[in-house]
Amino acid sequence: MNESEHKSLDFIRQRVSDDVANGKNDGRVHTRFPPEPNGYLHIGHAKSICLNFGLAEEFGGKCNLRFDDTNPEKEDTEFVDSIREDIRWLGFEWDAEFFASDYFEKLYLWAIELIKQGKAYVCDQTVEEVREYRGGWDKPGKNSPYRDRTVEENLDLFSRMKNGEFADGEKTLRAKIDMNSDNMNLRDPAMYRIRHATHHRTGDQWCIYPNYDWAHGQSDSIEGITHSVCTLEFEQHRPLYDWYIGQLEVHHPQQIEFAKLVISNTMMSKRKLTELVSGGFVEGWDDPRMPTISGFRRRGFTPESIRSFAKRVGITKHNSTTDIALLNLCIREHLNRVAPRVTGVLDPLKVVIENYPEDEFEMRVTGINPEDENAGTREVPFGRELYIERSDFMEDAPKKFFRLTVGGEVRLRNAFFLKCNEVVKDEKGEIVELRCTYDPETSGGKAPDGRKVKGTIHWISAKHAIDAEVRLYDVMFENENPADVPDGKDWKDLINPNALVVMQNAKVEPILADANAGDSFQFVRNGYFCVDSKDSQPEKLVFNRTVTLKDAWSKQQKKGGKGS
RNA sequence: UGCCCGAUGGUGUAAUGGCAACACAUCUGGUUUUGGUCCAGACAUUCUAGGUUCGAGUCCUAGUCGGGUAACCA
Repeated sequence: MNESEHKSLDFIRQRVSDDVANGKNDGRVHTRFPPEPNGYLHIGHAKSICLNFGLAEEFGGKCNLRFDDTNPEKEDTEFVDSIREDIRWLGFEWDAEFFASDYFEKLYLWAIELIKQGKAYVCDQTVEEVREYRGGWDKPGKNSPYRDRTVEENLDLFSRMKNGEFADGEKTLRAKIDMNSDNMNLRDPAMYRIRHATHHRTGDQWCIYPNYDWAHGQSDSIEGITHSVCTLEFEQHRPLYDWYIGQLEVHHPQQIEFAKLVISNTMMSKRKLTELVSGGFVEGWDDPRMPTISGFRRRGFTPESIRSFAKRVGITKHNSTTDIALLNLCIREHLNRVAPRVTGVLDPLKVVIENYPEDEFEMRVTGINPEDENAGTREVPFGRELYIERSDFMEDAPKKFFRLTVGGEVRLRNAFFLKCNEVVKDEKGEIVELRCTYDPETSGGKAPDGRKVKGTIHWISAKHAIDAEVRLYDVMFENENPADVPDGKDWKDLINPNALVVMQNAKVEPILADANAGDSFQFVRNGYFCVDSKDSQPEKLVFNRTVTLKDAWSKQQKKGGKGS
């Protein structure tokens, strides 16, 4: 349309834009998202999803969902279902859904065509022999002794492979390319291997399965994909991708590679995530500590926040590590706009207001969200006995501590000024109660005599509060780069033991009894929390902390050490 | 040891041969009944050496550093 003005495009969008402008593929744009259903999607996949579906949206094209299910031993329908759910949750809908296994027959026929052209052969070498014959970076390869079998013999053998006459590993079908290529992928790569395994869709129909390289490009081609976007590690596969399609003389999609997402303090390797799940280090793929889409969902992240994150990290060809602070910014930014404010006291400390009448209560009116004028108000009960946050009181407070101290005064949010007179301790010396007085003249939060308080703390009526379990989550790895494992350590030793801290005795506002699974709230001054979608029950509420608020106080404390 | 790819503030990106910019992070200050939000400000950048050009972060050459790569995984 208005090609004159230059928008800031990443290199892939630039390329697609050029192709459209040049009328390549008749100006069509068709992408695909091709996960292998062998695990749950993680936030790295979200980047790819946003790219592929985003490209289709932005260029008026289409995007397919294709399950790359060519390895029956690892794949399962459970993963297929979760992948569909996660993509939809992110807010995308695919134009068509396919499985690589839909193309097994077509691929088989194409393989025969290649055999007939003398471009593929059945090889009897073992894995070890293949490795030895392939040579190395410094060594040229040697041709397999089976490389020169006749077309007839190859046809016969391949058909017998398909018919199940051979055991696993006994034979492969290989492309006849170049055993001296600088690119190892071109040293007669395997196209088919024998696996007597039950496939999640095709059952026992096949015992030969196409390898990734043989399946992927042709699947793209069949679907009319124009731009086949994948991650950097497939860069050296592109010549093979192009070679197969070139031999077959079919529609030729363009493979383009980009750098995968790496986030600090986060483990993204699918293999290791699988290990965390199977080893019981987490409760499942959707454990809120996991960087999976389902984990983030259960943790309280919104699709908007993840899409915003994907947009901000950008698309390039060089490896980089995104600070997890950016992800946190994205979710805070969204929740700040939409999350209703409520009170949740994580670690309650009882306050008795000695000059407030017993058994008497009043309703205080408070806003639901200062960022949203239309959010309305709610009422909360105030009375003689309250709970405040234990960390909002200190006996020996540093100068900069703006909260409650003995003899000091703070504001109870949306209520009155409160002064602490006395600390009650148990026999172990632990503080169990604060005896306080309030100033009835400060109902509006301001003192008629003009005196000021520095701090405002949250509180909840002891009688009305309801019990809740609150799960506090933190980064799963304290090291910025959990892939960088010190000598003598296992990567699992690096798991942050405080990635989950459970607060069993939290108190929350009665209004939360009506909250639905997954609902998000801001617990004022504490952070954003959501109702856990699995464990929360009406009689036993469970909340997950999605993310803390930015906290200048704790930051300052950490910096200044324990002193003063 | 080959081959492929890459390199811009602390971090992530932009600048399409023409004044190096945006965001995050960090730090100041202001506003605030959330130590939140919001507002104002500060800090800080083109890997090196040559070359082409009136002009280079951008193009060329070489080097340095980083990543990938030798499954019958994807």
